[in-house]
Amino acid sequence: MITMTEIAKLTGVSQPTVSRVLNGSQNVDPELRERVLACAKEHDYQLNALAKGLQGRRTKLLGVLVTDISNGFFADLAKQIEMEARKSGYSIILFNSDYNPQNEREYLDVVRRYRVDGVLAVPIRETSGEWQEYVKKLDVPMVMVTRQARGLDSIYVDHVQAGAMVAEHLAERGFQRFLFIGRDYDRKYTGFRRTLEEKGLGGRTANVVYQDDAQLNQALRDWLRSPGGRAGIFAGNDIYAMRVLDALRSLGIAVPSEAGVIGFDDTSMGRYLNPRLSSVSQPIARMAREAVARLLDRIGRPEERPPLDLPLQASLVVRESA
Amino acid sequence: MITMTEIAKLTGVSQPTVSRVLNGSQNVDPELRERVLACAKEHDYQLNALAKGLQGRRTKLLGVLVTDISNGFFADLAKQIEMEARKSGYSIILFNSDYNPQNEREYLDVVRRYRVDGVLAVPIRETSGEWQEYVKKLDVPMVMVTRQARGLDSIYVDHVQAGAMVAEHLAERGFQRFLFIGRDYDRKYTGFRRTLEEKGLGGRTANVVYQDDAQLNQALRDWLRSPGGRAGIFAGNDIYAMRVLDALRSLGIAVPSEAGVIGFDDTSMGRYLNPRLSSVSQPIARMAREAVARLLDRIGRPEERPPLDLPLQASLVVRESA
DNA sequence: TTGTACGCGTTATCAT
DNA sequence: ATGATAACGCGTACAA
Repeated sequence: MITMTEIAKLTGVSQPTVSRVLNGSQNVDPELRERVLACAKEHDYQLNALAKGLQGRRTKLLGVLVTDISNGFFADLAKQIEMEARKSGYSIILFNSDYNPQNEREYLDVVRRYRVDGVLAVPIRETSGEWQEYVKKLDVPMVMVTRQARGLDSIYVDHVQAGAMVAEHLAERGFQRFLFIGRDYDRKYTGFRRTLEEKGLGGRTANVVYQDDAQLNQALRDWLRSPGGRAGIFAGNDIYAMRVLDALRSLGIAVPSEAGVIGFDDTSMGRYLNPRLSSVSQPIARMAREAVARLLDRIGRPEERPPLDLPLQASLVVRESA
Repeated sequence: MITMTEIAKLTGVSQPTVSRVLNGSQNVDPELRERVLACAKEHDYQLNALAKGLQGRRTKLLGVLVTDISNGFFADLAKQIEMEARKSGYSIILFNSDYNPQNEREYLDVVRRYRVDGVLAVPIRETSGEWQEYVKKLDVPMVMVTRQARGLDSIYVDHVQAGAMVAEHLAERGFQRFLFIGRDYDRKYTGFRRTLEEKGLGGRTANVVYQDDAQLNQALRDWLRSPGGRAGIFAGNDIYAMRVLDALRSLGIAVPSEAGVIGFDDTSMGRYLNPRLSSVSQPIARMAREAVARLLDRIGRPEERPPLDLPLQASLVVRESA
């Protein structure tokens, strides 16, 4: 690939002059400009971004770290982020932690090696103090998306509130016992459980951790077998929700008359499922926009500033499943 | 971020010695090694990959260009590629063309600016001679995934054959008229239509281009209203298939007794749909593996070699929908 | 307006 | 075994 120096030789000018022309400086003889541009075009000159990044201050690279890109929600998020970043001339280095903290650490090292200007991250365990300590030492601007981490820029939907909202809805619709599919430290479960406890239904709520379909099936069967009335099930994400719907179907349990299901993320497929999935919708595009804006702002003005905590409203999209 | 030169100063050795230690050269005094490593660890040294890339011959960066990362199939593909590349120490710069050829061109420029070692691409219109010309001028190793482009390394499933397979299946199951959801230049349609024509059913097959749900609904309604017996519908991808299933449900048409549906990509959600979606499965992991292997091979041995044309077998996963 | 000189952080080559 | 030194391609300061 041709370089400025080579163009300089070919056109008989100095390399800095080529640089000036290519960067649109006005103080250049029109004739030289012409020659240089023609040569650059002919050889399809492309700036060496590594050289620029090495000597200059910006690489125009952003790291994006997600837990699972094959999850439609994160795929969508990544897409929006990419679109948004592109508007400012940024490119994306994508990483997938696969919910493995070791991968996460490695990636954060890689990202720094490439001297990315900043990172947008969906951390695995954002609440751990360890994570916050680690991030702060990184001295790379970093914004959490979809997750709240105290002391760090965070743009997210309030999972606690979302969980509470789901609990309200299920209780209101007459469900009598409640199940959350996911880990007990999930903030959604916190809000879900708390709200149900306030209603005196704490004893009737539990959670099941998803491992695989067979285990989910078994756990659901056991839980449903015990008496207790209509079951309101809140799934930690739409994928779990879809699997729960499937399990219920194979158990011969009618939805929503015998059991209701509410998902999380409002993945696009939700509206095509049978029954159509009720789900908590997150404003993906808005989160991406805000997060990129904040990150670019941090990059542009590196002064110390208090962390941004921007909780956004999730909304419950009620369809057929609950 | 600390550099080799700084470590050199702190430990009182020369910068090349630091380089040797950090790169694991054996010809280093154990005592110096110790000091250097300790210092590097203390300051959390991270190699400057830009400097290395600038000077050396490898950036350890791969470009990945897909048409739509929010499509579960491509998201999955990207994930597999990333996992595979990581095994060889490569990181991924992700691009989304969004089916816009202009984006595609821009991205290929960006990719070259960052001096990626190679590119894995799902081109928008791989058949156009323009594309092939362009790629050849790029002088960046490039492998097509999921698409066949003559004269370029291509790893893909044979869409013509896949379409034929679907036609066979639908005809065998007693469907009497046939619809393809997608563009008429889609190779799947080519194989689908050809096979049906061979069976004397050419007059009973048509295609509908998906634009939006309302239009799909209308088109389906019109097509189904005309007489002709059981309808076998082949959707260009699982997303379309899901929408078709939904449309059929709202039209009150029973699946698969009145109409059958077969998707494409065998997205993970397929097995949870109601009815479970029959779909053509592509060996994603295998494609990712082969493609990355081929690309790394090209990178490692840049000599001219004839292009690789590797068609893989798609398989029909028969579930409930057809 | 244009050119010379230098530095960014690394690897590689050559002495020592 | 270790240290000078050059080179990669760019932007920038300074000189002309």
